[in-house]
Amino acid sequence: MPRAGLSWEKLIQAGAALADSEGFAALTLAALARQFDVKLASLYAHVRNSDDLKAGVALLALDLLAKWAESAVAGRAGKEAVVALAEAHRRFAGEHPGLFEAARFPLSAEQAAGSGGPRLARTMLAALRGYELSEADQVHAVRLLGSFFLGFSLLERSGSFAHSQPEPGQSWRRGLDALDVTFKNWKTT
Amino acid sequence: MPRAGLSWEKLIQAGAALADSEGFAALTLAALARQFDVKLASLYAHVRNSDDLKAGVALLALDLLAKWAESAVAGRAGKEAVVALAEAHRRFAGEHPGLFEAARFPLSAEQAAGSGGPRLARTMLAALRGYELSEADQVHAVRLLGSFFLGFSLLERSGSFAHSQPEPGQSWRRGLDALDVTFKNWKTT
DNA sequence: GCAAAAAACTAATATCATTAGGAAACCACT
DNA sequence: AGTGGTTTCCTAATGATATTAGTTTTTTGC
Repeated sequence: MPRAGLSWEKLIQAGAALADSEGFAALTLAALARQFDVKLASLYAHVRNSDDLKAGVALLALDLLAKWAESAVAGRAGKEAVVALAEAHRRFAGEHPGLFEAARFPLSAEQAAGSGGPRLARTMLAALRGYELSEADQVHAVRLLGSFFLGFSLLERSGSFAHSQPEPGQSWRRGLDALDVTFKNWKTT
Repeated sequence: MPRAGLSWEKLIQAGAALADSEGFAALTLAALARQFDVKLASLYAHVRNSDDLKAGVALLALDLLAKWAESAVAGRAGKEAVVALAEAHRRFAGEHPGLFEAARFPLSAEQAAGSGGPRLARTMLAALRGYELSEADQVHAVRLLGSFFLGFSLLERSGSFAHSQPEPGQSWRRGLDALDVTFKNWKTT
């Protein structure tokens, strides 16, 4: 019988798709083995263990998110850049729920350093260039922005906003307006 | 031989402690059975299944967080209330990492409705009473605040802030200052 | 075409979760 | 105190996932 032709990349790709369709919790070696019609143990030729697979998907998720962020910010500045960045985050959470969850899988220091995380941080810094903030304030602003993006997307997806009016999208835009004003008046506050 | 004297409450309590000390992922029926020196199957007299245990711990976590929030807000108003609420969240994440994670375990609609979640939301609304916001703006503000608390605590705990200066605590305070100003000037922005 | 490397397999072990059914402890009530 | 019923806990069996060791088979490079 011919080989299945697996590889690290194929497994991670399939794992990402599986996470998005079935949830990150459903991302198991056994499920992938079934999908490729291969015995479970065979996967160990390509992946160290289950956590290695999850870390791989996490790295892919961070890379993709960083990519989305980069193309959102490209060619924009000020509020326009911030809003585009925000939409990239929120759309990512909505269209790739599994990857969005995967992106919070704990990584080793080396893995994290080489991940899309730092790239994402740099992109967020770039988006804030139009606001004329000090070095330290830029970091504060990126953290504030990142916290809002992540927290809002999580709460929205978990249904925490589902039982109060008005619709979450309004709060989202209102929050972005507020952050824009905050960045514009940063020194004075 | 005498009985172990288990109960739903004891299991949930022990589960909460276990989650905090070993991580939410380590919260398993098998681990609790070992801890109480009881056979794994015996736990099914008190808990429907593994998810039931996790949901129970999640409910305890939300209750405790709501309690912390309530006592933080009690007797305070305006920025003082917001800051106290914020510190409650951040301390909770730091002192109860397992419960903080458990609080994001997906609950059924009925479970969520009876959880500390709605109480927490009401408490946050109360904390904003001093700012004179319209009904809808209060909701927007609560969502903005909640997103910041959750997102910041997550990113801080995950180490996302560890590789940039200044220290996260500064960004935290700076973010709260900014939110306070935002709420004060809400109508004008 | 052959030897080495890589990929896949079988087999064994461990942990966790779950259900079914039986035994023993506990409680309420006489 | 004894007895009946309820509840707790147990044993036993099954199935899913993960992991390692050792073996076979395919592929590939010379």
